[in-house]
Amino acid sequence: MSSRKHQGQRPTLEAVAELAGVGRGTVSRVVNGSPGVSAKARAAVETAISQLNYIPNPAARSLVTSRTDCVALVIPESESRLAAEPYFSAVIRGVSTELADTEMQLLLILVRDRRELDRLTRFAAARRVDGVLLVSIHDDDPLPGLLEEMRMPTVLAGRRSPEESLSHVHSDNVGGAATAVRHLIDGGRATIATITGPLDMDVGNSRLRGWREALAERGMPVDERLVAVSDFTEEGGRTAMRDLLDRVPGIDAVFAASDVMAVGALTELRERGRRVPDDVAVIGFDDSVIARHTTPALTSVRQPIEAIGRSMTRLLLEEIAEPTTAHQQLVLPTTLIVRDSA
Amino acid sequence: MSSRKHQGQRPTLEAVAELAGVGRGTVSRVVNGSPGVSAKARAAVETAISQLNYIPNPAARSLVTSRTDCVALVIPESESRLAAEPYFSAVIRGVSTELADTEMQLLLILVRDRRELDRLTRFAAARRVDGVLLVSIHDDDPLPGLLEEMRMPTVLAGRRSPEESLSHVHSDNVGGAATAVRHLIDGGRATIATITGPLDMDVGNSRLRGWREALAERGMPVDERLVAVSDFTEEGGRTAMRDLLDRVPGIDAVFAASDVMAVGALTELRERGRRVPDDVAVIGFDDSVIARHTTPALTSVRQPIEAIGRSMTRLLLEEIAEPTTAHQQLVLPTTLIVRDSA
DNA sequence: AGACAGAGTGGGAGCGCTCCCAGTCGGTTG
DNA sequence: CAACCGACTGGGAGCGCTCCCACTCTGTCT
Repeated sequence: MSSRKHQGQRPTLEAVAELAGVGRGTVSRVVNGSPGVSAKARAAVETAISQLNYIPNPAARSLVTSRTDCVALVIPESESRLAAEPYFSAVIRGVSTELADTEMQLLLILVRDRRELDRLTRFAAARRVDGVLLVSIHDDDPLPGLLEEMRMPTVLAGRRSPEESLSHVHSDNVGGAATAVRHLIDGGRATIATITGPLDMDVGNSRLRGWREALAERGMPVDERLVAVSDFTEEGGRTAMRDLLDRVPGIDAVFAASDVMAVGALTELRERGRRVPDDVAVIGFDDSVIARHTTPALTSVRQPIEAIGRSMTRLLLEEIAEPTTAHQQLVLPTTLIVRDSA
Repeated sequence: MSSRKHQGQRPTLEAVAELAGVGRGTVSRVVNGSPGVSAKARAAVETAISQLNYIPNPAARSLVTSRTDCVALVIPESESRLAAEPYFSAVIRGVSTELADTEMQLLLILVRDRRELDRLTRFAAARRVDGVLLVSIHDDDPLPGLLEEMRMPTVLAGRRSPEESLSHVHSDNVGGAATAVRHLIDGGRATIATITGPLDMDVGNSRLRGWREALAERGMPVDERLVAVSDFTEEGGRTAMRDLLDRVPGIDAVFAASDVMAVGALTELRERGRRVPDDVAVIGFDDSVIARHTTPALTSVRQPIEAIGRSMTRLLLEEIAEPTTAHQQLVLPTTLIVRDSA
């Protein structure tokens, strides 16, 4: 009855049990920290484990528990935004930090086209992860609904609409935008334009709403010609600025819904010979690295992106552990970082 | 003998076999595209599969094949460089692109401290991935050796030393640096300093060597006081520039081994009232987004980072498929992008 | 003294797949 | 006409684990 294991192989539970002189069940209990193991048995098993350098086979475990100990972070990158935006890096850092205390691993999934979307769908249907984090949500995004249908624990950064049914985390976009606009008003600006993000995204809408609310609150007229809808890209920001200036030459301030777009606006203003902040004040959103390096340095609304990543992960882990918990929502505060552009 | 499967469950191979009226083996052969299945049987199986919406259970498959269909991208981020550097984003994009045609998934692992290193080691020992991509290699990094020992297919971005034994991909750091320095010489610069990366990294050394070689090649003296060793951070670049200027006030050009450090240098130069490029020319390395947004716009050596990610992945996939293949090495070309700073 | 908890334990069953080996069944061949 | 061959097929065995049930001990209570 002695062992005749292939020596090249990794040791199995069985091998540990044999060496420790106990049964498989006991080893399993020790490995998983289950109660009901005598101190003596536990010690014997632990010795055997470290002696054999035993590491459980995750596939075997996964087969029976149907857990994978993996979560996916899904980034739709159709607009090649991963290139320019430190946003995603920051989220990744946050997620990874929160996961570090766990045995969970992070799967990164970039979804750029239809094909990759299908791939992700199959992937989720195969239950290759225990949960999914979704960033950069568009209103008509099919993914959240799909995941909800297959009962996959999911947390969104942002939301499809103000009455989002899934758990989600986002920063106070309305408040942040309003603060920026108020700062412009307080600086004596009278004609404050805004360059928005895509309006099929809640963050685009909310930041626009912040602009509206701040103006209304101070009794300033809300002229729709001062709204240029854009797309979070530098080129888009520049084009928007151009349109704005053509439409209303007297503009003396712009609130852009992202730093990247603000940079585009800055370029256009320079080209037209408008001085910043003397002629036109500019405020961005995100407080990304780039904000410190523009000329003049960009005033911007900081949102705690890394914290968003951490919070999302925390919510997701809770939801995985306790799938019955009601969906939660978290709003994180923003801060206005004043530099030279406004 | 009819089926009495729990209806909430996902369908299994067995269920498909039953519905198609064939054996498990045949279904397995169809799913895996093995030859030796009659057209009739294949059709029946395919119908059954789409009817039941069957998706193979990866854990079960993994248990018997001991493949995981996952590769890990490991990023040591001790210096919090992920924050500032689009480098990592670009690598991720490249890797992801190359993986898109495969059924392989990407696991992202940030290693920031000792604890996370241990976690990664356990992870690799548990064979939770089929292969590993490693970026930002330091000479004394224990990880490559560890992975080599456990026979884990591995590809490095960069190398531990010029006689690296593992497969690796890197750009022509020596050549790129030399080109930059030659450009400075051609521009009439006489006292050309350099701000290096960490010298325990091959990329740091190689770029420094490029500086040396270009000077030597043009018969210019190589003054060691013109070398400031730094660390790829903005603050480090600034400090290095300060030291350089204190040591040799007559400097009229600097080659920085990364854009981020070049930005730091630019800041210091501005502070000291040295005009760029009039008094001092500056060239960076990487051609990252930031280079276009500094004032003046930064001349920089572009390296094809996304292509590096793609190449690494290609090599890794080959090595996974054919573990016996000799380790390969790939060097990718660089290009000097001339802007306003030199 | 006998009955009975309760703690601790061993090991069977089974997760869903792949691998492989014996078949089966037509169609050739000598 | 028998022997044989190749193409195709079914299903047993087994991957390494967890789950759970039955069992063995102690010690305790009546």
